[in-house]
Amino acid sequence: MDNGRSRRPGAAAQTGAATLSLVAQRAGVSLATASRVLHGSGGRVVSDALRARVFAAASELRYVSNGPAQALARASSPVVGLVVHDVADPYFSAIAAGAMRVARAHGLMVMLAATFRDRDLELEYLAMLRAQRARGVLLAGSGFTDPGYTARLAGQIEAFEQQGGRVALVGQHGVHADAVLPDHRGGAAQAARYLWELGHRRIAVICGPRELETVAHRLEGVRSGLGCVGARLPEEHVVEADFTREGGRAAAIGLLRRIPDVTAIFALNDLMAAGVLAAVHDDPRRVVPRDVSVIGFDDLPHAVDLHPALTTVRLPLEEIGERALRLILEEEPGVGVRTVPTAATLVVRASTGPARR
Amino acid sequence: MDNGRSRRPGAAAQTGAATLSLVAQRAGVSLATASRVLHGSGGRVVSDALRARVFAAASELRYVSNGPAQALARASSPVVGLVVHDVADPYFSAIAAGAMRVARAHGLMVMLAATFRDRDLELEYLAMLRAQRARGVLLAGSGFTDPGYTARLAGQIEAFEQQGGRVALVGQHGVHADAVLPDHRGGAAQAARYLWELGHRRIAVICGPRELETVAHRLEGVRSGLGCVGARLPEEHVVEADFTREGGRAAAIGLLRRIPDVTAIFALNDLMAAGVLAAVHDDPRRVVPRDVSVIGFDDLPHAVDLHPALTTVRLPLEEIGERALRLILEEEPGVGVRTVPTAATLVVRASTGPARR
DNA sequence: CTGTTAGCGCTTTCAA
DNA sequence: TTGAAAGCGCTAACAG
Repeated sequence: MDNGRSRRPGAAAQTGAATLSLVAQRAGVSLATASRVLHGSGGRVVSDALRARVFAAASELRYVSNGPAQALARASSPVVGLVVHDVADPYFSAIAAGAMRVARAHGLMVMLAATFRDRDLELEYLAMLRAQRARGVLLAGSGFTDPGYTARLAGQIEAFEQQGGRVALVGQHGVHADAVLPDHRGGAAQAARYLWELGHRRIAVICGPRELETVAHRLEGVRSGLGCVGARLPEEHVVEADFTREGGRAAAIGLLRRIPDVTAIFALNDLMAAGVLAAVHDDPRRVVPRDVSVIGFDDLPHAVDLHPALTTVRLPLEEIGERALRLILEEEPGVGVRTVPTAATLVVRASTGPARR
Repeated sequence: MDNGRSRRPGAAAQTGAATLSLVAQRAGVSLATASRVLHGSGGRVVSDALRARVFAAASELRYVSNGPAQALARASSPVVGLVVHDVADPYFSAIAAGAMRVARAHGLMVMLAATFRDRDLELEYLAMLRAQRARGVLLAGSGFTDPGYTARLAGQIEAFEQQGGRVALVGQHGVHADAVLPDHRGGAAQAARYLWELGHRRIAVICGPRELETVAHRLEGVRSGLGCVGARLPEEHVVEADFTREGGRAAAIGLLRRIPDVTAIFALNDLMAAGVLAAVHDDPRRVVPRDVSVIGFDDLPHAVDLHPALTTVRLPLEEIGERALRLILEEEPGVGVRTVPTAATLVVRASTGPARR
């Protein structure tokens, strides 16, 4: 039971962990044969007798291959990176769920990184993922609109691809790469027009940080939707806040105080919309949708449980995650940058109604 | 610009990716020196001149170290595994968020695995994580109560630890390992007693799969809480369903039809409670909490936005994730199995009220 | 079908 | 301080 290993250069402490050569030795075959049996790609080229002996030895020793060693030898590892802003945000966990399903189907592990909207951290994680030789990386967090960041991001992406890794984005990020593109503009435009058609003439928008691409696009959508009907969105009807429930709540309170006669509030995501709803609830003089209509964006799972049930713009988040990861895994030869436009659809529930005259 | 590499055995395709020796060469130093500069642990032992040259070369080449190679040489890799049932479930994404924060603080990457309550898949992921030489693994999903599974799990855990990895659990899982133990029993007992004190005498429980440890413990809690006041929970007042919103909704509809005079429903998680609330909403003859009180468990972020705001039992989920990961990373010498009991606290909101006579 | 062997890129001992 | 060199565990030519 002596594995006869002594401390030699480069040989770091290794308590347990059977190695392939141990398995081979135990099975009475060569290292190569053991490797072929255990990791051989498809076509069986080893006799059943040896094959069986190797399997037996491996399971006796509870052998699992050494991933890093394999990755080194094969110059490729079975992992993909997934970069989000925040896992606890249901928007991202839905995308993550979709991506993980696909990863699972391909036998890949997922390395998850949460950036909390910190650009430097995002770049740093990208480098770490590159170091780990991830096969690909999915940037699911919204991009930022500032050019400095965009340039640095493009650099990291280029480095990643140069190394043979693939990159897919959700959203444009201002860079040239495969991407799933949710139709933020179209969805927001549709919602804005819908409010207009309900008779709303004083519409306010509560948005997240404008430096986020998602926010910028949704805002543009509102403007263009309103533009279609000859209306416009006055700048003072736009309130910027944290892209969270609390952000939405605080912004709504301020807004309602500042412009008491708004008849509709468009929160640029459902989290904020939940906050808006809470704020209006706490306002004894207003009821949704009688006095003010509220509309959100994303259609998170719990939008339907808000009170009143939230009218919102639905994005097929899990599908977006799936599609994006597929962009990484299912390479199409010769095709340039691929793009998957994804529709956003208005879901009318109970938080919107005709404008009060 | 010729790196003079030819195709040799074991040398898989490697498009780009500068190597350390390239950096060393470019900086005019030895491989060892470059390694010391770039990855040297603390104490600077390289002259400033060389140091600077190495850094320059590395950044020109956009060098990042090869993680797998490093892991192989060091016999340790900077990753921890996180195993959950489902990332899209806010319960798990909250735990994940906490764990990831700690991982970040320690400079570690997180490999995320979602099992969807599939025991075999869980074991399989554990093996994959072992193969990846993860430094530790956090099993955040509830354990299962069946002995067969428990034995196999114990085997995997043992193998993992034998290899020098650390394992931490959320919940007991029937195995002997470091764990954060949320007080499911205590929380459920408290909630049950609270309902009793409100005058409820016909209390029903809608629970998830009983094979889940979490469910079993919460159910025991209800029983013991009721036991304290000399009452008991009739078996026909317990309905088992999917641990989801839809499960809760369907179960509530059936329950209300079968036992129309229940005055309180305890859903064993908030997801189910949301479903229960929806079911009661759709029932024209009942209003919460006037006719039936509803209580949940977990205190997910959106519990407060349900209608009426959900009374529930709060578990500090992010903290649980943090603590569990810390159990992995902050080894205490000589201590045996460590355990972090975590309190659950009742949060009274608007979905519960005095029982209707 | 099976075995031998030369690496994959990095760490670390040992000697200079 | 610095460098040379021996591995870490595995893959994949290549030769039998």
